[in-house]
Amino acid sequence: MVVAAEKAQHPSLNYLLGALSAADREPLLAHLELVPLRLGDMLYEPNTQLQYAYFPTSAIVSLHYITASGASSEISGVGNEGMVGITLFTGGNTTPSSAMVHTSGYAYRLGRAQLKTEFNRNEKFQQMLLRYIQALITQVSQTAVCNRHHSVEQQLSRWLLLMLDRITSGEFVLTQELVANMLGVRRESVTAAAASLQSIGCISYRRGHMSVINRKGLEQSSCECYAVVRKEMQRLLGG
Amino acid sequence: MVVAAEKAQHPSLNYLLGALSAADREPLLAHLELVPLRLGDMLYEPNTQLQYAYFPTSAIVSLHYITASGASSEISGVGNEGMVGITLFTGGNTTPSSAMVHTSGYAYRLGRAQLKTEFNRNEKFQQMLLRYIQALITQVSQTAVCNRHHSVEQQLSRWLLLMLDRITSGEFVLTQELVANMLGVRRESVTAAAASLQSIGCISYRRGHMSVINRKGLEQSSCECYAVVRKEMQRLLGG
DNA sequence: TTCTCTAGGTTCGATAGCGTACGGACACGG
DNA sequence: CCGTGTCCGTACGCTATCGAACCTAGAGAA
Repeated sequence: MVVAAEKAQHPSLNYLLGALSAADREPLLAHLELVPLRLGDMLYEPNTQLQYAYFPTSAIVSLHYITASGASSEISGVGNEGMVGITLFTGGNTTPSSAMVHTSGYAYRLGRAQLKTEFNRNEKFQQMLLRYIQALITQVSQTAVCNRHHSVEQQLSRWLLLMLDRITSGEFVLTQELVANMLGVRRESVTAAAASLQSIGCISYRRGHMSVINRKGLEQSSCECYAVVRKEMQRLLGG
Repeated sequence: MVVAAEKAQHPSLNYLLGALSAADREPLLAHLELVPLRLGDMLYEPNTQLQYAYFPTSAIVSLHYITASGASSEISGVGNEGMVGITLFTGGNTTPSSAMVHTSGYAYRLGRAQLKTEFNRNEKFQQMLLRYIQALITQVSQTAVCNRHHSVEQQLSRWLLLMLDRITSGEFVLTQELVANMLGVRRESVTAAAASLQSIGCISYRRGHMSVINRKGLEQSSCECYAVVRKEMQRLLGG
């Protein structure tokens, strides 16, 4: 896959950075570094010290946990609405989870020290990061609820909708196997759910690709979890 | 159930408050108010403005979400290791979840305005709250993972162990119905799991009560999730 | 063009947990 | 002491999802 052109990138494409006034953003700019993120890149691994915070513009990252028996499941996704590396300012520095890029694209990264300095110095920046944490907690909570109570088809719908809000194109480059790892279910269950969603005209897919055709329909196939997360993100981050 | 004697309470029984030096805790004391919390009390409801943060000493609170169809499941528990009401300093003020007391006891509460003021003014206090947020995220994440991959018996074990870390006695006053609501499963599933745990000598129970007999055994019956959460709590909060 | 690899389709039996229903027993109040 | 309500035990069929195995076809490389 071809990542979006570098010249088209700008920090303000990320919500958290974009929400800052020019004056508040100014001191950050010198420290922000544009980096390409590619499918499969690990931004951090369990219990290892992170050196940078990442603010995605077009890339999408999955925060997930891998169980002792090797099963995985996504805890939250992070796209241009958020950041990867909250442990840098909460003070824990590491987490039991990992962060993997599952949609190639760009992100701005900020060194540990700069992040901490700005968090303490820049009131508006701190406010955005704290609000993002709350949005993140909502996402993780809703993942927990969804895992407990909703069907694979509902979960797939929710997941696709959340993805859709983070990209511009409307087509995803991903395999069903990847989606299965994100949801923490078997690949066959994803095949079945995707086939069902395709049969009712919500999505269409081919080898390694999925596109949303009928967004409204997908919202109806989804459980309430999507709406809850979306509403909270808009409320908290002003999206 | 009789709650612990009021005179035996002290703010330092709560980890977050206890971790502060006397000097750092001093400015808070005048604003902390000891309140009894009773089974069933709602500390907040979905999308309503919270007026106080609660720092439990002996009470235990459940942060949970109730789905559109009426099913519920716990997102995280909060006992003397944490606080209820993080939205007061993250800035969102409300959440889609609710907080219900499921073990009677005491908590210290702190008004909205005082919390915010202290968060901004008291560096050590801010640090503790931020670390607690990270511990909370770990708990919620692990709930999500556990809901996806582990059996009811494993989840019950995990839940009992987390409870055990928050109380002094070793016996819980709760019904299987309550536990079922916490885990988001049927009451019958809890009956079966509890019977199984009792048959292998890990717990014993009678109408409205449960006690842990063999803690080691319970840890073996549990999934890794308990250990992950416990380890992170100790690391982050210095328990 | 052909080869090869990887993604996706299909099937089978097994099983954990659900929904519903009902019966029994403990505990507290009158 | 008895009655009543709450809590727990048990049972039955049902469904979603799992686990494993095997097949087909698209897409890129040689």
